[in-house]
Amino acid sequence: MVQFCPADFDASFGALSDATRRGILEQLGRADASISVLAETFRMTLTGMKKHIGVLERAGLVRTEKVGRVRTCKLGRCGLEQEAAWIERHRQLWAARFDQLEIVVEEMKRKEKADEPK
Amino acid sequence: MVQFCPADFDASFGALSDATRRGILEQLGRADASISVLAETFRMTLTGMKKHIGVLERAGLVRTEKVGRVRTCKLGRCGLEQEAAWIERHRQLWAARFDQLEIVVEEMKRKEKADEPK
DNA sequence: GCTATACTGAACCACATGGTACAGTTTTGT
DNA sequence: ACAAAACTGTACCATGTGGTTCAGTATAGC
Repeated sequence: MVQFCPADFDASFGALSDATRRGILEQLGRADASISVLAETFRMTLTGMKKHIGVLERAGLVRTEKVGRVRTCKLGRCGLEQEAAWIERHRQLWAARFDQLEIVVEEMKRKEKADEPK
Repeated sequence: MVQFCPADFDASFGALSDATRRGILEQLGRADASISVLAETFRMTLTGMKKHIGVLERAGLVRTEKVGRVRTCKLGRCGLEQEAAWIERHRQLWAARFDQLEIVVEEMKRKEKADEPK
């Protein structure tokens, strides 16, 4: 069950930072597709689409297979799990920081009340 | 409770695609810091660090406040929630696709078995 | 065998990125 | 008043990005 997913965050987050590429992932989530179909869907040259697929492939988010003259693109094997984990870990840091902040705010309120004239 | 977080995925995923910036977030998760402290930590000029902070700020992941000559950087208000949601949604698409794949594999195995000579 | 399809590779373009240096400006401390 | 600290802005550089065109190559269908 151990999968070999190096999780290059530079590559994967970089790949996700483009709307077209997020669209491609969405598309491939519904059905596999060839380069030409994707190029047509996103109104782009074959060469342009090929580059996007290259970026997604290097990030491990998409894998492709060429049969005859058609290269079929599918979702990658181990997509987004490590990325989700990274984000989740940091959301916890975030939350912790704001809990601290709330304590400070609480302190300030108490102090304010204590300073209030009767 | 409604927070105004436009969630520009281009900006936020783009910001996360750099190791230095992920490091800055990690750092700010532990404690607020000034530009100069961050610059020193990541062995970089003030100008360079200022740019990274600019990127993180535009992505809404960091907010800063200048008091006197010191600009203090903190984690942003609504960090990573929408990004986590996007990824989670797509992890489900991923899973669905592989369930389908498993069905196909299942079919193939049954067919193979049926074609087996007695 | 010929033609259309589907991709591939190279070259180019405008612009963004990650970094630098250097010359300010505003505050702080003495 | 002056110097040092902490930023800010501009300019520069090499490289990467998102796209294009154009000229191939390989395969499919007649």
